[in-house]
Amino acid sequence: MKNRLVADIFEQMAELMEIQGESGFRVNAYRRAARALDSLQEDVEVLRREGRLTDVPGIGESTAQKVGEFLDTGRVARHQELLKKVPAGLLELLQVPGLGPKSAALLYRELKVRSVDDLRQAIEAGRLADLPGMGEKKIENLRKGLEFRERAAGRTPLGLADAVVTELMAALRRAVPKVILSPAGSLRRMRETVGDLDLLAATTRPADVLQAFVELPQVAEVLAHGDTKASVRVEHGLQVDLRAVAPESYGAALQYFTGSKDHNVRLRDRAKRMGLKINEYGVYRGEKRVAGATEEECYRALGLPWIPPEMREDRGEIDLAEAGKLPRLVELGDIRADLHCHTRASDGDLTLEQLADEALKRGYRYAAVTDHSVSAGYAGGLSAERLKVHLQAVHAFNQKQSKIRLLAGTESDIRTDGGLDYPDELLLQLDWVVVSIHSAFGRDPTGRMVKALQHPATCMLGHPSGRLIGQRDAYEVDWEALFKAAAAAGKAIEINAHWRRLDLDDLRARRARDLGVEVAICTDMHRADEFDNMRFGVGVARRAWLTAADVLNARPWEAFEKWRTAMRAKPAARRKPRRKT
DNA sequence: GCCGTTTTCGGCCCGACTGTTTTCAGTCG
Repeated sequence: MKNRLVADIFEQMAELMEIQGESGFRVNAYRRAARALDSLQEDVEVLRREGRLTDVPGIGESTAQKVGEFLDTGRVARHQELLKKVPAGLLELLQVPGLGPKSAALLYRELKVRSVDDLRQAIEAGRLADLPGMGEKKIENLRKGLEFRERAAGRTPLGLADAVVTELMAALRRAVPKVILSPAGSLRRMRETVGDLDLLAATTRPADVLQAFVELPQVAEVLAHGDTKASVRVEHGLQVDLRAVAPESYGAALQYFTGSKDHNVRLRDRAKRMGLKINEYGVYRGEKRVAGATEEECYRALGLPWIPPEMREDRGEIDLAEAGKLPRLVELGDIRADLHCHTRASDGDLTLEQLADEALKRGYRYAAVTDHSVSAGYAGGLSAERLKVHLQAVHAFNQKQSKIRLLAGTESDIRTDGGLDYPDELLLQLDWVVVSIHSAFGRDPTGRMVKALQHPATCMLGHPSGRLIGQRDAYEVDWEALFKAAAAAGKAIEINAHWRRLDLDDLRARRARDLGVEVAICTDMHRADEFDNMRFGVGVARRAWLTAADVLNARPWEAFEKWRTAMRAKPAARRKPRRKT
């Protein structure tokens, strides 16, 4: 699929046009087109072939024509023209906090600054001071922005941001006991990475709360401190914004700062059509506030039920809400098992007993023991002989207690030929077989995963994209082919709940579900505390609009066991033939 | 450049904060 490629070009065109000083509305139109393409479920080439490009909201005649141009020639003439006028290095200047398109254009025009390096030199040589509107503090801010950019390149993974926000909220509550606090922004929407952290406080004494906030020991630097808002940088370089609002505006503010921006733009538009105005202080009819204290009443004022934060991405949730068809999204409390767990037998920390205890603490009724296989030598993968012993130990454990059911399993490497790591008769003796790629990512991952899914012993595909957020990109996978193969074979695919993986991601999890694939949310835990990553996986599932019924390990043991037995018994010959793609 | 309960032209979300300004531009979310 070339959706992402075209989206990237449109996004870049928007930035280039912004530097050129083109109409903000046109710039926004390109941004919107880029987002539309990026979150499109269908292949842009198919849409184009069928003449349906302009059916996509945000794609009009002009952008559709440019999509076609890219698909035919691999480039977009207008994009090339823009690149000729604006050096590409200016685009990275926009990544420097505090530096926007106007300043980038000014720096280029007046000082011939074409890159981040040029900017650094210009600052050091004191050349910025000659520019209009460039005072001492602005220059100092740019210097700090450059430093930050070097230290923290980009966004923070959800799991790290979550830990920071939990600590900050606890500290602020100790300092100001009565304050009501909530995370907002992309963290509350459970996006896989977070740019800045947004915190919201409901209080009748905003000045006190903001003062206490900027004085927290975790704060490394205060970036801004006003009457209603303060921004700080904490140790790890992460920026945290705190907004303080009156209790009667708390719901409106929570809604407003949770976003997403696109969701809010749409709500605002809706409010306007209803003769209302919505901002961070409430929903207004004329001067009169008609809602604001809770999110529920704000949505209700707009004729909508409350929409879960994870759905607020302008992917059709408002229409769904209006029609009264919002799904009841899966919740952490619905999860009854973890189907991907490591023990001390390979590279985990826990014994079987400890694993069972930790699972019970989280309310689980069953769990799969899936230690690494032979090929994973680096992770203490089990030989066939050791696996047999391990299998006996799990069965023995089940015999002696009845509080939780452990499934004897493995996480088998998918070898380069698509084969699994143990003899078939041993694999078939296991209750639960997870298959995953751990090496040779470049060697036909799709073909290998499809073949592994078709193995009669296989139950679930683990971390199917192989990405490590912020560290390693996903391997090249033909997702449609993979999902269709999994659906045809009746096998499950994992949403790996570790915050470094979160893989399947939200859009792919939704697509998998739509194609009839069983989806399971598993932590791949190696230590006791990693069980708690489950909430991040549930966040992805909620972003994918999954209900409890869509999640394999949200089923009670009996229902799960029924599914598992049927799946294992399904003879290869009676499976639906896989469509060639 | 897109789009339509404002419908083929004329809007397009809106407020806070900072810094360099004396009334506002730029940036951010």
